[in-house]
Amino acid sequence: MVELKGLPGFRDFYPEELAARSFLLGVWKEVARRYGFEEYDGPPLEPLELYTRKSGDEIVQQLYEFEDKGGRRVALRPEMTPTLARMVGARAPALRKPVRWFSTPQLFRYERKQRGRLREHFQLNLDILGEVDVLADAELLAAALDIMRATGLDATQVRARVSDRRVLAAIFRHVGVAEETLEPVYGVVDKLEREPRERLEAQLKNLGLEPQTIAGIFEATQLRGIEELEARFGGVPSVSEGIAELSKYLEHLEDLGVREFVDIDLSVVRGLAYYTGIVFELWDAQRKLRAICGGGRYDELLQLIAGVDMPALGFGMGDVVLSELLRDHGLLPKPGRSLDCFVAWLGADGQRHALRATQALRSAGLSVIFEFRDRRLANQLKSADQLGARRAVILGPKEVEEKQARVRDMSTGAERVVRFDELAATLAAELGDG
RNA sequence: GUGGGCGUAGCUCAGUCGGUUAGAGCGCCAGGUUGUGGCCCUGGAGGUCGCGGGUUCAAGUCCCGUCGCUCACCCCA
Repeated sequence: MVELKGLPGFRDFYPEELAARSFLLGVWKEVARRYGFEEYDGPPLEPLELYTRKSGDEIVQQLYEFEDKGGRRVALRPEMTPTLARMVGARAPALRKPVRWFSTPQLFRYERKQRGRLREHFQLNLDILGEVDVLADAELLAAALDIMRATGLDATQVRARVSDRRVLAAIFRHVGVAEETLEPVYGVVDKLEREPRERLEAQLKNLGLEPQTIAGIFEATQLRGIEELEARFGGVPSVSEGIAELSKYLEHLEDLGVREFVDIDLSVVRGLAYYTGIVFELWDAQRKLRAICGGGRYDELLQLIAGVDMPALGFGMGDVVLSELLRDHGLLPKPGRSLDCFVAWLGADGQRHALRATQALRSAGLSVIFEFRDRRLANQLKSADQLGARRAVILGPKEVEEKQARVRDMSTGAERVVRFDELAATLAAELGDG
């Protein structure tokens, strides 16, 4: 018989792994709540066109895409933003602006799996729609960084790299890049860290750029911090405008208490074509992993998807890379289960009393497991220990005779007896949440 | 799609020059005298050595093929 495995790039979540995932999704939802975002969701399966319209047909090879029984071309969602754009677009006039929504969809992509990149993942999407002020950009990044903090990561472990497509565009135009060449240049800049400079220079040359233009591009992308940017390009009017906004942005981040995480880094452009303004990525400080999170402003996407003119910005944060980083830093919750009571029993009458005690304790809201088999008390207590029980309730011939249960505190070993008719109320008061 | 690495117990792995009944640790189950967990000791269950073929008196070990996993590239949430 052939062993039946799961599909490549799809995960089985054993309890310990699901605990880590739940922890992470819990942090996401908690911080989103603190920032006043509302949760929404959409269908996991969408018309293929929702994705091809924005990105062109070549994206199809990266999609889980097929024809359904009704002959429709459909795809498992690879990202949430188009669905969000459609949903918001459809009710745009009625929604109070700015819209602050978040979702934690499971997303799918058809591509070979590798470290930090599977065919399926969960991703927090947090978006603000209907606000042009750079305050919204700062609010968005602050939320992403507060999530880092809430998981226990600090500014020595995670960095936010911030760039601005308008500033980059202004600089690139200034050094001689033609309007229609901007996108391909972004594509080259995006590879800055992954490929040798000579290869990138060759690629830029192939785009028909002059040597001094190429030099200018490299110079710009090596700038770090607002001061360097100001010193080098502050004199260019179209650039200084963007610098002023970036300065405001950083000031807001200072006031929102997350400035220590943030670096200006013009080599960040983001892969997706729809970004229009400030963009950012979150990275582990050592840059050993992939980006933890990426996002920015996409003011024209709603026009494209929904025919609605509405500025927007948002980010996506996946569970895979972030989980790896948290594991590296020992920040995932410790494995192990917890249980309020384990009911142990001995003797012929013990079993029925154990069931009755269990039922009473469960009715009182406690989590309870009782022993299935008639076996030595030592092994029953060992089970209680393994199950993380806070109390063991022991029902043997003596206890049954006296109508009193023996209650053992599993952390201290202290024992006492409690009358059967008071057992549930007593333990519920002791162990219940409250 | 391209290239590298790796396939031995549930997990992490050892296995010498090819040699007889394939091992360890962890985990699991049980025992260590009558009803008391964590530590310790002992025992047990659990393996088609990924699969197929070849060489050989003899293959986990060498050769060929194949499948799978993995990392990287491409691309990118």
